[in-house]
Amino acid sequence: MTQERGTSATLPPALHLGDSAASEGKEPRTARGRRTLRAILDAAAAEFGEKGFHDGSVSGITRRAGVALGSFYTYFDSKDAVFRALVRDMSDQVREHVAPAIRAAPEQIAAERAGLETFIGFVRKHKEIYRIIDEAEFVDPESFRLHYQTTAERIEKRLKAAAERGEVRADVSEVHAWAIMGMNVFLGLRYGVWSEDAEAAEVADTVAEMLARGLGVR
Amino acid sequence: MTQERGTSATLPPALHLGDSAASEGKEPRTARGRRTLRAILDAAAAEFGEKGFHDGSVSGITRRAGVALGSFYTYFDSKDAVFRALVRDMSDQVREHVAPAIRAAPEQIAAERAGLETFIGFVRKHKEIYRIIDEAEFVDPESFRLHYQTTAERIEKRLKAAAERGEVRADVSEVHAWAIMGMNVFLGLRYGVWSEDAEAAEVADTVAEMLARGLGVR
DNA sequence: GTGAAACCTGAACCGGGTTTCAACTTCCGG
DNA sequence: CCGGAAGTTGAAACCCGGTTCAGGTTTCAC
Repeated sequence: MTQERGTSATLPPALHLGDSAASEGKEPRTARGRRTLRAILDAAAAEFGEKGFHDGSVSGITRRAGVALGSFYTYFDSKDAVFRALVRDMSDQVREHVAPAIRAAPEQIAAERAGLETFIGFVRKHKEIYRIIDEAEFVDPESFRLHYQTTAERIEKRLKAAAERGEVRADVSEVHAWAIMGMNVFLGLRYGVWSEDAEAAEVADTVAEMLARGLGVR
Repeated sequence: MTQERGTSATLPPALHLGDSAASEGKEPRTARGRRTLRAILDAAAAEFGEKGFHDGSVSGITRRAGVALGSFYTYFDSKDAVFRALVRDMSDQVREHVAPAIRAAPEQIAAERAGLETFIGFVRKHKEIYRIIDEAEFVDPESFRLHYQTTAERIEKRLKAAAERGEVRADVSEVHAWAIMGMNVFLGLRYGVWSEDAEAAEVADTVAEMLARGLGVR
């Protein structure tokens, strides 16, 4: 079963999805099944990342995966279902990839700086992430909302904890959290996806400098 | 020709599109034709704003507009074509609506503050703007890119002019421009579209306070 | 080994939406 | 008032891709 390649340049590294990514009651029960599911998921990320949800097709996915059309429905209830699985996974992956860098930072401004730098790096390796998460606004609004809602909540929570420790001004709020998230998303789009004409570190430095003054304890 | 109403609550105020919004060579030549084109455009904004590009249908548009299916093709070459016209128009409308508030401000931080407040207000009156511009990423990538590219350039330009005047730090850059744009877009989504549980003025104040320190001359 | 469960296959079915078109109506300048 | 241009109509042609399913193959526990 040779991996069909499509446009190999856009094939993302293997995803971290477990068997649970399949639709309920359709989890694979043998090694062979797990291999096929994995192939379908990777192919789906590539297909949707390249063409978007609507222009991407189930037959395109199975062609890339090198399996028959029907096999797709062995693991997923519908085209929507794979997409949902993909969105949730990408969302988790970003968090899991960025979290360690944030945790390792000595104080909060450094943490935000590290978060942004790591995020841009991640985006450069997974450019399909924007097409997939952004299109969730239309295909799977729940997941879309959940993704940004929880991301903002996490930011707010860590800002407030930092305020307790006196690392940032005491009045940090939800507005600051959404502002930071917005900056990061757009800087990721500009310097991660659209062009890599600036060092992620320099972009992060610039923002950190601004935040240090803007959020500092005065 | 009674205006069919669809879900009247979601009908946006009339757009500012001229005859040029029609596909090339299909501009209306009489008052009657201009009326029909206008009805189709308003209906399209409502249809796409409510259902998105793919779930929205040409027949849904003509039904809302109260005209026959075929009339649509008197003015547009395709479903894509109306959508493109709509994206460009929304993009222009935002700029035209926000620009005066920015120009009227006495100095740059106040200008950014006014821009955000006005933007949130605009979004609250045109919630369909996010669905339409965001979906352009997939339907009409050129326009999508152009919209954010030029918006960022405008911000950068006015920041640099302000730096000349000594109103903000001298080293303002493209990164700052994209950061501001990102904040604004996400704060618009959170406090304009998703919920109106905070005063636009207060959100703008919070951001302006942060920018005053973050971008101030020290 | 062996048999049942898991898995794979792809042609065909099917529904829905875009676009076309030929006949008809309205408008408007001269 | 007339004639031709502009505009309108909606049934139907056309296209496309999601989903199904009955029959064949592979796997694996015993």
